Amino acid sequence: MALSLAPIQRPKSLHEQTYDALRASILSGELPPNVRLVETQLAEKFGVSRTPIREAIRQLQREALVTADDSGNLRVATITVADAVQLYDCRLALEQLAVEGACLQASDAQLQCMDDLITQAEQYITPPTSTQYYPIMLELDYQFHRLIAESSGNRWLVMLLEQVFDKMALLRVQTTRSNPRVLEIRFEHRQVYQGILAARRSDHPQAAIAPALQAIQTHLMASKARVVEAVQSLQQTTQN
Amino acid sequence: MALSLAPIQRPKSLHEQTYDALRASILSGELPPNVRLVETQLAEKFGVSRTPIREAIRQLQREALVTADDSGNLRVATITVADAVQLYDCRLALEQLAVEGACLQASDAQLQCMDDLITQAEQYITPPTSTQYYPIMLELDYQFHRLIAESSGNRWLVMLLEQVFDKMALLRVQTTRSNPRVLEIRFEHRQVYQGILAARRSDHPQAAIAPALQAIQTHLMASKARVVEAVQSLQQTTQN
DNA sequence: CTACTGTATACTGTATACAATACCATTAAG
DNA sequence: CTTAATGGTATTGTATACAGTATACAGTAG
Repeated sequence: MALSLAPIQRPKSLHEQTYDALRASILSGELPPNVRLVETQLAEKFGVSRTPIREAIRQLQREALVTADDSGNLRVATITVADAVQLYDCRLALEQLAVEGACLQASDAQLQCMDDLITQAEQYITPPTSTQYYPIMLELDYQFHRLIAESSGNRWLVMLLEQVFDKMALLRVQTTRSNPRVLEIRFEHRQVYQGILAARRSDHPQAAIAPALQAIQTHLMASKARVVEAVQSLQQTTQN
Repeated sequence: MALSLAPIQRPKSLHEQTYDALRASILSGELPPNVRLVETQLAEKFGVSRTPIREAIRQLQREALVTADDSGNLRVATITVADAVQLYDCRLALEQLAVEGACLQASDAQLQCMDDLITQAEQYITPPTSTQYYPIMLELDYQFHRLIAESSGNRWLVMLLEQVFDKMALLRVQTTRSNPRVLEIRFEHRQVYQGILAARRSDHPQAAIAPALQAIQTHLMASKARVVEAVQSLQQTTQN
C-alpha cells in the first residue's frame, strides 16, 4: 500500500530561491550588466534578510556572473567580445564531445524531443515583428543544445556547458535585443539533429559520427561569427 | 614616482580565507570524502563564526566539491570511477583546446617554465621510497597542465579546467596515496612540451599543431587508464 | 526483548545587531 | 579658487540570537 514513496516536497530554502531569482534577474537583463549589487537593496527587493542574499551572491560570484570591480564593489559581470570568442572556443570543444556522446547514447525519447524542439522553432517562421518571438527562439536554442549534452550521459559535461551558456546569455543581454539572423539556427539545428540521428541509427555509430561533428562545428562557427558581427555593429552605432 | 600601482593589498575577507582553507582541507584529504560538514564544528576549527563558513560552503557546493546527501546534510563529495571517466573526457576536450592555443600563443617565458617543471619532475627519478615525493609529483603535474591552459590565453578555459582538476584531485584522495606508475608522466609531459615547442617555433604553427594534439591525447588516455586501473584494483583489495 | 514515543540535544535557516570602512558633501584654510 | 579636513551616511563584514527541524537516547508499553 505504498502509494507515495516520494520523500516529501521539501520547500526550497530561501537562499536557494534567492539564488534562482537573482540569477534569473541577471540573465533576463532585469539587472543589467555592470549594475552594482547592494545587499540591502536586493534584500528588500526579494523580501528576505541579507543572509540568504549573501549566500546567493557568493555562488554567482563563483560562476563569474557577479564580479568585484576595482574598488571591491560587486557588480553584474560584463562580457566582452574577446570573452565571447574564448567562450565559443570552449563551447565548441565541449559540444563536440556532447554530440559524440549523443551519437552513441541518445535515447529514442531524447531524439524525439530534439525533433520537437526544432519543429517548434520552425513554427515561428519570419513573423514580421519577430521581436516578441526572440526570447522564445533563444530559449528553444538553449534547450536544444542542453538536450544534446544530456543525451551524452555525461553529467559533468552538462554542468560545464551550462556555465558557458550562462555567460553567453549575459553577453546577449548586452547586445541588441533583436537580431533577426538568429533565425538561421533553425536550419543549422536540423542539420545537427540529422547527423546525430543518422549516427544513432547506424550499425556502426562510432564510424558515423563525423557528419554530426561537422554540423555542430559549422553551426557554432556561424553562430560565433553572427554574435561577433552583431556586437561590433552595435558598438559602431553606439559610438556615433 | 608611481612605484606600486598595485591597487593596495586588500586583506582577504574571512569568507575568502575560509573558502581557501576549506577547499585545501578537502583537496588534501584532511576532510575526507563523504565526511559530514557541520557548520558549528568548522566555525570552531577555523576560529570564525558560522557566517563566513556558510558563504564558503555555498561556493564549494556550486563547484560540486560539497554535496547534499539524501537527508539534506552537507558532505564532502565523493567521486566515482564513472565520474572519473566522464571527467577525463571533458578534460581531454578542453586540454586539446589548451594545447592548440599554447601552440599558437605561448610566450617564451611560459615555454621556459614548462621545461623547468618537467626537469624538476625528472629530478625525482625513482627514489625507492617514492611515497614522500608523491604529492610533489602531483603538484608538478597540475602546474604543468595549468600552465598550458594559461598559455592559450583563454581565461575561461583556465577556469573550466580548474574545476575539472579539483574533482580529479578529490578522486585521488579516495584512491591509493602512492601509485608508482604516476612517474610515467615525466616522459609523456616531455612529449607534449616538445610538440608545443615545435609548433610554436614553426613557421606555420597552424599546420604544426597535430603532433602536440596527439601527445596530449596519448598522455590523457594513458593517465585515464592508469587511474581507472588503480581505482579498480583498490576496490578489489578493499572487498577482500 | 522489541517497538514506540517522548524529551533532550544538535544543527541549520534566517534575521538582526554592531563595528569597521568607504563614500560624499560641506566647510574651513591656504 | 583650490585643497584639505570633517562629519555624516551608506554599505559591507562578521558575530550572534532565535526559531524550527532533525537526531539520538531513554523510558515505557506490549
